[in-house]
Amino acid sequence: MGRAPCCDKENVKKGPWSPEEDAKLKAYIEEHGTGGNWIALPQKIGLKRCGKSCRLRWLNYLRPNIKHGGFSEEEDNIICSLYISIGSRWSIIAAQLPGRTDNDIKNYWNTKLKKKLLGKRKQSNSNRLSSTSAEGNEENPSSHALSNSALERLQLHMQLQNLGNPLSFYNNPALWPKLHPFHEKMLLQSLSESSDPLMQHILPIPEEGNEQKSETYQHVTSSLTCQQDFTNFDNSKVDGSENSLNLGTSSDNSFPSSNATNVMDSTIVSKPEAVEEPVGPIEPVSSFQAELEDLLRNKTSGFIAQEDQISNFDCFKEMNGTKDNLVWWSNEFEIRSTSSNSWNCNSVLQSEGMFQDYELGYM
DNA sequence: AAGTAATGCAACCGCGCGCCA
DNA sequence: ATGGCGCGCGGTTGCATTACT
Repeated sequence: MGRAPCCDKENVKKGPWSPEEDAKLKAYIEEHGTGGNWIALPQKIGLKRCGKSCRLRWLNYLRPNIKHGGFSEEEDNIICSLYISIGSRWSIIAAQLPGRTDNDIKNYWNTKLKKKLLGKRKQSNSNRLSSTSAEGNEENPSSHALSNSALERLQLHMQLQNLGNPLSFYNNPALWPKLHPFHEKMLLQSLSESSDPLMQHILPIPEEGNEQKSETYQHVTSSLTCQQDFTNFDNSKVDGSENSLNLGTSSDNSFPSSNATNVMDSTIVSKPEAVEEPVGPIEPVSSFQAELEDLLRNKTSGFIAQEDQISNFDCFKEMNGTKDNLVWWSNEFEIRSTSSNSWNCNSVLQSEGMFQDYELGYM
């Protein structure tokens, strides 16, 4: 049984593309588009390639305005921040870096950026981390549930914080990387979807009716509720289908496909419709989580942003960045508001409310 | 100069999702 | 409601290049 192959593997060429093949594919797509069918496309052109291979070649190499290599510090910062917040969702990250492909970013992260950030940590924190992780693996079965990506992000947090206690990062919103409201929504989405207990309870969830909600909680939730009631948007969504949140792809930037996914539309409009009953705050499912929640609530009430701590965010230090980088999100967002390059007009319009909340909360 | 290891990158693979008949 | 199909994604592989011994 099993899935039928997408093409005739026997009669399909593999490996590097020749200039002739590139020229054929590029010329055809530029003139006719894909016709909405990658599988049929190679036959039309007379290429002995799999449709998926054609698609990949076009998206990652042939389409206009592709940039290769030479990642700037600003791009490093974006990749770093987004990876921390949403993990290895390269297409989403790529969507925020015009001209970059998910594949390119993925390679860049795996080969350079990760080593750049984590390598240093391994030197300075190896003792602490190895001891804690080793203990965790042996004594705490739940630690096995932490994906490599989650662990990596956790390590990154610690590296960026230069702190031994990973929870301390989450305790202090001042230390959190500044995120575009959309990315924060993604973060919340990730947390609610994640099976990792730690990830599910990173955000401080205030008690019902408690006016002293943490700034971060207010900030994030206000972003979520400004368009739709996102309190509808959690447990019933946690169905293991991580990709059900279709946020568009790197190909949306310039690809002339008619069915390019609208980044915000699919998030805000389509998904909540599937949920009918409002669902309350996530309940703590373990003493650890309750303890963490309590800790977060206490520590974050009366919280005052501390610029010094922000400036100590080693992610930006290490990249020779400045606090100016932290403002990037807002600036970039405004820039994007004037172009539909990777955020289409509808997305921007729908996001404006969130951005206002973002500014009120953080700027 | 030759052999080997490390690195970078393009391409492939398999899976999940959404669309549509 | 359901099954087939194509698309898009993230992970992995393989090869070429570079660095090192």
